[in-house]
Amino acid sequence: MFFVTTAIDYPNGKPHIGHAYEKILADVLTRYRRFRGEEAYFLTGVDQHGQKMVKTAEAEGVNVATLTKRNTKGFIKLWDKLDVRYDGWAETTDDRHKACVQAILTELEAKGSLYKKSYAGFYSVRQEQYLTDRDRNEEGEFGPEWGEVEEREEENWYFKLSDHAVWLKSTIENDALKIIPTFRKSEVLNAIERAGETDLCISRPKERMSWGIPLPFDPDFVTYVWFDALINYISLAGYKKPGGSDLPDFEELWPADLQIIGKDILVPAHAIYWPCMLHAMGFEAKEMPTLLVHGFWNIRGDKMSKSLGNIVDPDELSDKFGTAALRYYLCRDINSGKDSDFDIERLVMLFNTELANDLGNLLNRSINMTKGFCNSTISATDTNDEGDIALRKSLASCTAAYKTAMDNCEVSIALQAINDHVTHCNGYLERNKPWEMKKDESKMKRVGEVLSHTAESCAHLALMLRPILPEAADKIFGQLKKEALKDLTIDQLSWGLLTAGHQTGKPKPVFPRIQAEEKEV
RNA sequence: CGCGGGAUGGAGCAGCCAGGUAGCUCGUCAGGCUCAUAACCUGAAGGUCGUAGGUUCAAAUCCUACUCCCGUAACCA
Repeated sequence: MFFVTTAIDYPNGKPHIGHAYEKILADVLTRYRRFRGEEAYFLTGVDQHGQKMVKTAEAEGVNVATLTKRNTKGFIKLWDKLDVRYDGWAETTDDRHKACVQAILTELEAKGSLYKKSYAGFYSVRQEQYLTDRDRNEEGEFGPEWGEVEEREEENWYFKLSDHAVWLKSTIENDALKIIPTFRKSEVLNAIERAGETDLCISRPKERMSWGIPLPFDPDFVTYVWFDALINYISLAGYKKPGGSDLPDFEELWPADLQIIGKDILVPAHAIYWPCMLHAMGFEAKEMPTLLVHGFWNIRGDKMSKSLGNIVDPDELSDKFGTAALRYYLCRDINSGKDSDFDIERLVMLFNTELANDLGNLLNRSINMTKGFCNSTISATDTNDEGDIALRKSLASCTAAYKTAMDNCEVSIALQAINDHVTHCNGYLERNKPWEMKKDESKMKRVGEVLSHTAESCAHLALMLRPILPEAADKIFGQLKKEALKDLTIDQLSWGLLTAGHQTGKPKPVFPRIQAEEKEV
C-alpha cells in the first residue's frame, strides 16, 4: 500500500494557496499511484490544538471548540471543491487520536524517555511565551513588542531527544530516512551537527494552556505540538488502535512512502523530532518515512504573509478560474522542491495556451473532423506511414518521460512531457491536412487514419493527465465515447485503445479559454 | 567567513550531480493554414550562461576566490 501524508494544517484562519498546493500535490501523487495499479492511502487533516487557536477564538469572541469546528469545516469544504480526495482525515481533537497520543506518552514515560524539570527564563505575558536571546533587540533588551517581560520559573516535561542524535545522523546519512530533494538532506545533516545535548519540551502547564491533550501520567499538563500533531501520521493510520476500530491496518500502511511537507517544517520538526520520536517508540531505521519537501509560493518575490496582506485565496481562484486551472497551474509552474512566484497572469496563460489552445483544441479538432469527415468512426491505425510512425514514437517517449517524472514526484516535468506530444500531434495534423484530403474521395481512408492517430493520442494524454485533472480527463473520455478508459492502469497504455469502428462523440471544448478581464482577484 | 538556495536571450524557467555545437514556454517579427476554443503550423531576430582566475583538446556544466539576491538559523521551555 502506497501511503501518502501531508502536513496537517493549522485552522486558525482560512486555507491559503500554500495549503492548497500541498494537498493537491498529495492528491495528484496518490491518484498517480492508483493509475500505476497500486493501492494507495492518502491521509491529511488539521492540527487543531494550541495557544493560537485559543487566542483566535478569544479575538473572535467564540468558544475555541466552536472556532475549531467552523474553521475545520472550511478546510474540508475547500478540499472537496479542489477535488482533493483523501482516504483518512486526521483531526487532533479526534478521540481516536487522543487515545493513541496518550498510549504513546504512557509507554514512553514508563520506558524512561521522558522526564520533568524546571526551567527559569524570561516570559512575555502578552505573547504568552518564553523568550530567548534571539528575541532581544540590538541593545540586548526585549523590545516593547513583547509587552511586559518577567522572569518566571516553570516545570515541564521533556523528551530525551539527545538519546537519538547519533542514531538519527546515521539514519539520514544512509538514506534509511530519505529526504527529497537531495539538497535538503545536506541541510538537515548540517542541522544535526549543531544538535548538542538539548532535549525537547513536550508539555505546557494546564493553567496556562488547556486546549490540548492531557498527559496521562500528569494531568496538570497538556502535550505540546510535537507529541500531538506529528503523531497524527500514525494515530489515524491505525497505530495502537483498539479492537473494533474502523481505522486502517497500520501494518499495511507504515512506513509512509511519502510525507509531503513544506520546507519550513523540515528542520527541526520532521527531520529531527519526528524520527527521534519514532525511534523512541521502537521503530527501526528501516521503518522511517520518506520526506518530500516542497518550496513555497511567493508573491512577487515576497513571502506570502498576513502582515503583507498578500494572501492568495484558493477558494476565490477556483471560483474565478475553475478548479482545473488552479490544479494545473499549481502542478505546472513550480519545480522540484523550489520556491515559485505565484502569478495569476501565468495561471491564465498556462491554462489558455497549454490546455485550451494546445490539448483542448487538439481534441476538439480531432473529434470534430472525425465527426464531419468520417461519420464519427475510428479507423485502423496499424499504418506504415513515416509520419504515423513518428507520432507513435513521440507518444511512447512521452509516456516514458511522464512515468519517470511522476515516479520522481516531478509533476511539472510530467506535464511538459504531455505537452510535447500535444505539440507533435498538432503539427502532425498540419502536415497531413485531413481537411484538404477529404476533398478527394480516394483519400478518405487516409483521412480516417490520420484522425484516428490524434484521437488515439488524446485518449492516452487524457489518461496521463487524469491524476492532475480528473474531471477534465473524464470529459475527454466522454467525448471519445470510451468512459471505460478511466479504469486502465499505466501499463495498459498500449497503442490501440480506440479500435477500428469505434464511434466517437460530439466535440465540446473541455477547457474553455479564460477571457482576459480584471487582473485582481 | 552559521546553514541552504539562486544569478542562463525582453519575462519566467530547464540544462549543471555522470564536461562536447545553449533548450523550453510566453513575448516580438515575417509567412502559412482554415478542421478547430480568433485556436493550429513554419521560419526569424534576440544570450560572451553574475565576476575573476584555474583544470581540460573542450566548461553554463568541475575547482578556487569574489559580488549581488532570497530563505533560514531548531529545547519560542
